[in-house]
Amino acid sequence: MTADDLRFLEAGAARVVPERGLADKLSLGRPLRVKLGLDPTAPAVTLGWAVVLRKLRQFQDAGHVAVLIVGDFTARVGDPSGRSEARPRLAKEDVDRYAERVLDEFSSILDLDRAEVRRNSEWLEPLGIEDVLRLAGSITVARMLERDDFAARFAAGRPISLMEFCYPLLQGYDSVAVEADVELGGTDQLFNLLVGRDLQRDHGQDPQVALTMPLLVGTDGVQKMSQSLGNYVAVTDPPDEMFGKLVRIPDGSIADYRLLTLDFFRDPDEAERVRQGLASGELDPWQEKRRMAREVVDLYHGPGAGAVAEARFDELHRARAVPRDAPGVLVPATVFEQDPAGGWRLWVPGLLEAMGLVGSRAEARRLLAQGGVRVDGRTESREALPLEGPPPGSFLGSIWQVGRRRAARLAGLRDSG
RNA sequence: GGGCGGGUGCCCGAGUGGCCAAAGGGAGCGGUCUGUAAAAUCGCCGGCGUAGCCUACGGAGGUUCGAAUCCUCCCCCGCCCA
Repeated sequence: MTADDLRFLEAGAARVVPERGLADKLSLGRPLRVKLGLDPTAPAVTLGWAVVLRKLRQFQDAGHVAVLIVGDFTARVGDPSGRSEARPRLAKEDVDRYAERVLDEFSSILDLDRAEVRRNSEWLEPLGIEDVLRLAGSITVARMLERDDFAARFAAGRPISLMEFCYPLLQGYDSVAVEADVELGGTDQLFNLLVGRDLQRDHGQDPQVALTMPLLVGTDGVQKMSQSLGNYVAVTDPPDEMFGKLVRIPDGSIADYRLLTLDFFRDPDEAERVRQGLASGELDPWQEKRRMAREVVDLYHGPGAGAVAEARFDELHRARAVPRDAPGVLVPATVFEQDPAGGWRLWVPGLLEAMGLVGSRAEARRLLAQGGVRVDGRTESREALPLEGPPPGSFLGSIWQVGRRRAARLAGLRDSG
């Protein structure tokens, strides 16, 4: 029973530190407090984020306590990590709003009723400088520089602020404050999770077990999935979009996607079977990719949603059907113009811009010249189109497509102003 | 505090008075092909109603017919020394 529990809870994990730690914690025979920090500055929950949320859900299902930490204090201070650009500091209300939204999206994965949600301002705000310095005393600079991204940036001569050094400390102190038994995170969080162990030890607590999950690669198949890189799938993406994005990942990522979005909490062996099948050529990558996409859509939109999305996908992209249900847009009358003879013309770049299909009219003109614009399924390269009678005339209801993924329907005229 | 080197378009990076809307690469976008994968290949990649004009090389001034390039001040970053 405990052995099964352990295998279940460690399924898919990248690292468990210390290796035997989780088994020891489980043998305590009480519900464990499993900590997960959430980033209240991110507007959407991605499939990458979902990985660690699913893992937390597994702990919940096994009877343990999910402790979610809203990093409201840290978000307000502003974290200049990453690209060395100082992240905007957020006002209290903004953080609260974001956090609420994010938590709302979590509810499709976690059982929030059984979770403990805490804000770290609760214990970080009262800290005095003396406390902070004492915390800082627990870690050496050399130790900090062991962290991958610090080491890399230092070597590359890129700036690292002292405040960034404080982040792991504050995050680690969260573990002390909530007396975490286990902390979850992506592999990029390992260092921070380990700092938590050190601080807990300094505070006379039994150090938490750090359990990291592999990072889900983005839809580009190269970089980690992140919102700032735009290579993500959000758990709230509508079925068609979700299917389309998933089916666009490189073949080499199929098994990883299976494991981290579906299999580790359902049937951990399935991903491995697929990996081997693909490697040996027994399985067809295209079919496997579609199956994965279908299953993920089912997971987030209900059984059967995947099949519907798949059918629509085939219709639109294989049969090249015109997307009749593209969002309707009202356009200003100024995209139509009257020539001296009294005839009307449609000014295409203006229209495409008004419909939000292009970023600028100059872009529209380039795309027209390159054959990237279709009207009701036919490629159009003219910048002005004649029409019979007053606008919008026969263009009412016309479907405009730019490239393969952008489309809109001309729903009518809007009063300019 | 002192010395040195830097800040160029989404990113990296060339450019040291006009030929610079700014080389090259990456990312991105469009076409062909295809499985909205990979590979290949062609093209685009600041804005403006189609013309030249505007905006742009950390910021503000200045020199010049002309400045990403020269000068002054300021801001920012890195390295070394303290």
